[in-house]
Amino acid sequence: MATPTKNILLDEQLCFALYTASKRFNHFYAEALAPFKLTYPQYITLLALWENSPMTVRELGSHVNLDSGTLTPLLKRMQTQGWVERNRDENDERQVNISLSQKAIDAKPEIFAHVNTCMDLLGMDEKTYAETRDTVNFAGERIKNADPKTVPYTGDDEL
Amino acid sequence: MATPTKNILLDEQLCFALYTASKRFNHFYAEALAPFKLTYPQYITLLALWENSPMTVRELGSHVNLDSGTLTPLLKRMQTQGWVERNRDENDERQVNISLSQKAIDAKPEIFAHVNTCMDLLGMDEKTYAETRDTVNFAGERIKNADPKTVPYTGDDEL
DNA sequence: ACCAAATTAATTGCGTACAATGTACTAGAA
DNA sequence: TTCTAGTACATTGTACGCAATTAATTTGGT
Repeated sequence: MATPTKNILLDEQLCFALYTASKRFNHFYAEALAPFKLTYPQYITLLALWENSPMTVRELGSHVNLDSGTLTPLLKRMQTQGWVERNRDENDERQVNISLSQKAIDAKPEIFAHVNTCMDLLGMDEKTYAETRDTVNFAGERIKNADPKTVPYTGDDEL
Repeated sequence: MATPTKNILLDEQLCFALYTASKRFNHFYAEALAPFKLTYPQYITLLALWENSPMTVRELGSHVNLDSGTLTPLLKRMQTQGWVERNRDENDERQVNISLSQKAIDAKPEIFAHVNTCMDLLGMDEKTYAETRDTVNFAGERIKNADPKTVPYTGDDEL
């Protein structure tokens, strides 16, 4: 008996909500960071480095969830613009150490102040902000541990 | 007197939570849709068309929140793979009407069934899923209405 | 009807994302 | 030591995402 499959409506999908919200935040940060000529992925790279510098490309990638294929060209652009320095590790030449430039160290307070001012535009109180973030992180954890490859597709699912 | 600026930690940022969760969902769907050779943006394009076909590129873009620069090449790829048809509007030749192919119409039940099965892996009950989605949409609305360009950057914010 | 302004797609260029592959290097086993 | 995995990063190829520009077309004022 062919059970009718549950309908899927675009505007009801959690994935679409995340996809859309993420793009809007990206656009928001693009404007907030424009005075510094930083993109959003570059900004989170700096956030990671401001917390811990230097780091290898691998360590950095584990913090910002990006692989070398993305980070290498991104870091080269940031190097060109004077935000970071890239140096081969002397003991293990497979590794490249990424460190903050003086410019990045100096700019931190200005960037934090401007971003914080922009964030005030959201009009979200601390509690709502934190709850939203935790809710999103919870969903992110769930999805991380789900692997659709374990779901067999026979070519005639329920048909 | 220089008030110390509030610190910004990567793992406490809502934007980073959304950014990460969105990428994980993207990866999840990439695997779930692999049997159909569909990417996530292509899938949401189909979702929009299954609800309403045909649509012009502009109408479609307003549903999936993508502009022609993204949609035009995406739709051309989907046309090549036989998912959609593209036809100049006869009355207004500026517009291109996008319609579902028979293949897309036929595949809908299979795709819905497989995606729904994959979604079960998340182990989120209906209520949690809906609440998470609404929370994300609320944040997305907030960010949509915030414009950092209205925040002057003098180059010496609080310095 | 005529022409300037507005509209709509397509095109272009840059910057991510990420899988797959390649290369250089390290370290442990025989 | 030499062979073999394994590791770390770079490179390649495909696909977005979006701003800016261009081209074609329509529309609105005269």
